[in-house]
Amino acid sequence: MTKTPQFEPVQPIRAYQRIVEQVEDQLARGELTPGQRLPSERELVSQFAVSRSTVREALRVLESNGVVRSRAGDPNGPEVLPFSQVALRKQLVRLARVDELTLSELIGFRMIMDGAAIQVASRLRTPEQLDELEATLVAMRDAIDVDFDAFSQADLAFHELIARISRNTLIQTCNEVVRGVVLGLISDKIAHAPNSRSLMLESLHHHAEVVDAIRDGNGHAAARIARQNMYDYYAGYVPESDQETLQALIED
Amino acid sequence: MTKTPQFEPVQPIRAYQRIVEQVEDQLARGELTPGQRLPSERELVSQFAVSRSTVREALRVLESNGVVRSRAGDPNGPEVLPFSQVALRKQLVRLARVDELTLSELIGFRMIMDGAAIQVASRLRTPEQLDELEATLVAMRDAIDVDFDAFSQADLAFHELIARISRNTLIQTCNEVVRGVVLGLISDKIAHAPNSRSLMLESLHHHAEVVDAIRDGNGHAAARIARQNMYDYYAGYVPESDQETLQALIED
DNA sequence: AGCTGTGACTGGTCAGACCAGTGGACTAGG
DNA sequence: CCTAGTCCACTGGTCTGACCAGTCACAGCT
Repeated sequence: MTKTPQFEPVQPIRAYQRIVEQVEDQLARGELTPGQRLPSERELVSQFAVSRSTVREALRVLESNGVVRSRAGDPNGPEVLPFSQVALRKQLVRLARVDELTLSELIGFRMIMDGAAIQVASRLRTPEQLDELEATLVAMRDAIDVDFDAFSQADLAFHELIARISRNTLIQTCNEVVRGVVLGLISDKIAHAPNSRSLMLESLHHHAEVVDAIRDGNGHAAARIARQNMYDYYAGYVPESDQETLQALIED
Repeated sequence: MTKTPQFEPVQPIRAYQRIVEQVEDQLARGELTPGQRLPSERELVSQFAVSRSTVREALRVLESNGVVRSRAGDPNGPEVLPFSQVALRKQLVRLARVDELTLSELIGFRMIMDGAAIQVASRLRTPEQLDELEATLVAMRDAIDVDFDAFSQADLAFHELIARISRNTLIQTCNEVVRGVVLGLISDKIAHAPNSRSLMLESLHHHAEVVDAIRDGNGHAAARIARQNMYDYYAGYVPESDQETLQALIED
């Protein structure tokens, strides 16, 4: 079976795209690191041998991707930014808004990631980290008396700590991003729920159970409790048809 | 406790940003749907009452976010694209490249996601989908005789099917992206490994075991085998110090 | 009817201009 | 000598107007 010669449709590469590529490549190779500055637009014009509008279009793309930031008048030129989750979150929010991504998918994702992180953390945690975990519990209890925002913040601290202990920043990042998206979708409903306080108390209780299981080194149980907790916390906001799918995630 | 008045730093909103917002808002409200066309750049110039360069910068941002696509000469104007995850994937790839994720983090992530997807899939799969899974196994076996690329492709098909059965496109997307990054990092080493063929055979064997467990509805076992498989497959490429962390992921 | 050539549009790029903002250098005051 | 204030060169943001190459719809030919 001989292959007939195959040609792919040739598509024009725009000048500004090649500029974007060059910058991103330098960034990937480490020749460009966060904090560094790009030459000024006019300087780039001569370096790339294109017009200023082309340079600017490239910069706009890079900027919208969170790679650089331009500030009017800054004599040092555009700044190369450290990676941030905002661009990632932006894309997730976009998908979620158009129902390409359902709330239950997001929550399911979190149940998995958070559970796994807790499971690993329970195996790798040091005694000091266990103390830290218990400190976050205290912070959560205190935050209940303030407002939902404060509680949410304390909850975030807890999960950040878990992720750090589990030594996997990818899990941590994904968790935070998805968490932000979920909260953005339903935080108003939660905050205005009549039983907001009891929900927070229950959540705190579950977190304490998780920490207990971690202390015992029972990662299996800790993860299960965490998933159950998250399910209880959010299940009311997802359609019934999806609840079954999420329940399948709880069990081990 | 009264709150002192808090002010946030005011940052200039660029003209092109407001254009982007307007377009995205119309899209979120459904007044603009995929397949529709935007007015031509010159028409947008008069509608937004800005210069063409400003309109173009806005279009470049929208284009890099996967919202629209401009084609030179198209009299119908820029096309509004259907929502896709390519932009999300782009950000994830960037995260993986920039954030200096270690290979073990990536693999750990995949062990978790793939295991979870398999677990859910074993609960939700229909008999027809089970047949499909077994078909992918046959395809994998056939691919072994071709080359590593073909096998890799068949493996991808397997995991894609799993993700579809588990009804969570977010898991699927993350899985694919991370898989791509991992393969990009070490595919050459695998392909040139002296025992490449035996590795593929072993991988196939493990996949078959997974399908067996799924058939029995034993999601727990299926997930464990999957994680074990992935660990065996990749463990040789991660530093010994990280292997322990990954091993912690295998157990339940 | 089917094909073809044409032309009025499109987007891609360029050149040059103006303005408001920034920050470092310079200067006046301690 | 050090600090506080001024200033200006340069920045990015935006505008105008121009040219080219690509695309598509349509008129006119076969």
